[in-house]
This record gives sequence, C-alpha cells and structure tokens, in this order.
Amino acid sequence: MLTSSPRLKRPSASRSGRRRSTSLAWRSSCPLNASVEILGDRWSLLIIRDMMLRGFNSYKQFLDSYEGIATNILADRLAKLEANAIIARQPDPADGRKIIYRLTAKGLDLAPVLTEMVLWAAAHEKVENQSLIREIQKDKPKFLAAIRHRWIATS
Amino acid sequence: MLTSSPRLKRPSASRSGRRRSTSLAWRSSCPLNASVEILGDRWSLLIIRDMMLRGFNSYKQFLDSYEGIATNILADRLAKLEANAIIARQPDPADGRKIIYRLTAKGLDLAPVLTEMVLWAAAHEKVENQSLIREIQKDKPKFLAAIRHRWIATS
DNA sequence: TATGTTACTTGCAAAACGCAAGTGAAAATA
DNA sequence: TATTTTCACTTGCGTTTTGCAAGTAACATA
Repeated sequence: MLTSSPRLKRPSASRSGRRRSTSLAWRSSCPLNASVEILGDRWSLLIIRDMMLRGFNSYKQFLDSYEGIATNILADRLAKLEANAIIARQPDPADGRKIIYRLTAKGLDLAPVLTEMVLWAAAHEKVENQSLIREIQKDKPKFLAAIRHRWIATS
Repeated sequence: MLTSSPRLKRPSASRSGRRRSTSLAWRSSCPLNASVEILGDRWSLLIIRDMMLRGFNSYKQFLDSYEGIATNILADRLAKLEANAIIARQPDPADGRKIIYRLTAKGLDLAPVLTEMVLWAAAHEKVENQSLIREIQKDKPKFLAAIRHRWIATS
C-alpha cells in the first residue's frame, strides 16, 4: 500500500561505520538532500509545473496531464506535497465534489528551481516548448515575476 | 536486476485517450520532464553534489558519503549518469584499480539547478551547512563562477 | 606471499510503482 | 424524481525498483 507519511526509516550504520541519529527523519541535514527527499521522484515536480505554468488546480487536470500519472500515485504525491506545505487543498465552494489545489508561498518559491531545470534540459536535451524556453532566456527575472504575479492574482 | 538502460516503456493510452508515440523514449518532450526523467530520483543529484561541491571522484568516496547509498544503486546511478553524458569515467593512470569520475560540461551546467535547490531548502526547511548557504546568498554569480573555475582546474 | 583496497556483481526480501477496477458523494441530466 | 455522469479518490494485484548483505576479480601494499 502506498503511504503518504514521511519516510522515517534510518539507514543502518554504513560501511564506513559512521553513526546516524535515529531521531532524524532525513538521511542528512544537507540542504540539497532535503530538496531531493521532498522533490526527488518522477512526478512531484511535474505536478508543481502543471500548477505553476499551466494553472492546473484539480485532480482531474493532473490526471489528464500529458505524462499520464496513475491515479493512486497522484493521490499519494498530492498528499505528500500537502504534508510538505508545498500545496494546499480547499473544497470548491461552487462544487461540492471538487477540491481546489493551490501552491503555497513555499511551493511558489520553487519557480527558480523549475526554471533552471528547464534551461538545463533546453541546453542539453532535445525538447519542445521553444516559446517557453525563449521567454525564460530573454529575461529570467521578468519570467519569474510573471509567475509570481499570476499566483497572487489567482490566490 | 538493476538495469542502466534508458526507460523505453511507453504509457498506454491514458484515461483521456490521448495517443502517445511508441518511438519516443520519454514520457513527453517537455524540458522539465526531461530533467525529471534524468535526475528525478533519490540519489543522482547527491552524487553530482559530491562531485561538484566536495570534489569527490571515486566510487569509494560516493559510497562513504553521508547519506549512505547502497553499492548496487551507486553502480546503477553512475552508469545512468554516464549514459546521459553528465559524468565521464577514466581509469586512474596511477592506480590500476581506480576509476576517476568527472563531471562533463553538461554535468557542470547543473550547478544553477543545485544552487536553487539549496537556496529553496535553506529558506523553507531546517538544514545545516549555513556557511555554504551564506556564500551562495552573498553572491550567487561569484559562487557559480567559483564552481566553474574549480572544475576547469581539475580537468 | 599474504592481506587489504577498489570497483564492482549477485541474491533476495521489502518497498514503491503502475494498471485496472471499484467506491461514495455531489452534480447534471432525462 | 430517477438515472446517469463527474469528481476525487481507494483497493487489489502483478511488476519494477530499492536496499541490504555477501561475494568477486583485479590490483596494490606490507
């Protein structure tokens, strides 16, 4: 069964014999490791992309996004992103079935990370969406500001 | 068995019925998806961090790094990073047992990605390595230039 | 020559993933 | 009002990936 709880498992003493605390939830307190533990899978950043760049905010929209995430995985990732305060859920006042997902300020702050990942792939892999890439390359601060303004407008 | 070959599996037609090409290796040609498919796991970016920031260049160093990667996973990730031209392997001329791992120019270009991930975690999670964080915050272009200079010096 | 090091591979159990099908509540439709 | 559809999930199950422990071949060192 998929669990949405934070990973609490600690690695046993490594080959090098270094001890690790048993109370820490993370493998290490390195800031990069924190990002990797929260975002390092094949789906989380794509969900954030759909929210940040495409304005998606519902389960169905994420499910129908191009890469084709499985429904149980989507539910799991949304729960984890919410547990990490990257997104927030709110019932739609206009439709009792719907849940509206929104990026938190913490989630919005991932914009520079996504932006640099897009630029890296654009420089080194064969990818599409050249208009987005050119927009970022032309004026990165302006692009980031536009994301922020859209977020404020839809909050 | 762990495989280092690129994932060729294609998702079947999704719930939305959209067709996907069977010849593409990637789920989509979105640049962010490319980055996620190459880097989106719990270990690859940590290996790159160890090379970029700590100057690690051997299997044993990666294996003994703090987070405690398993030896089979390390071998698999090194092979994948090499297959993606992010790192290159060369035998150590001074020691026939050793393999020296180096970042390629493509791998070095991940510095802005790692940097933004560090800054995000520093802003939103409880992490250590404050000296690194302050160095980045003080002058990001200088920090990135320093990484590049070290890389040139050790090539 | 014996022992340690380095970069791996192999076997196996546990966890995560992916697909298909099902569920319950609310909304839309006949 | 009754029926169907939509939405946000959950469940079951087979496959894939991960993690741990142990082993191996080539080379270096004492």
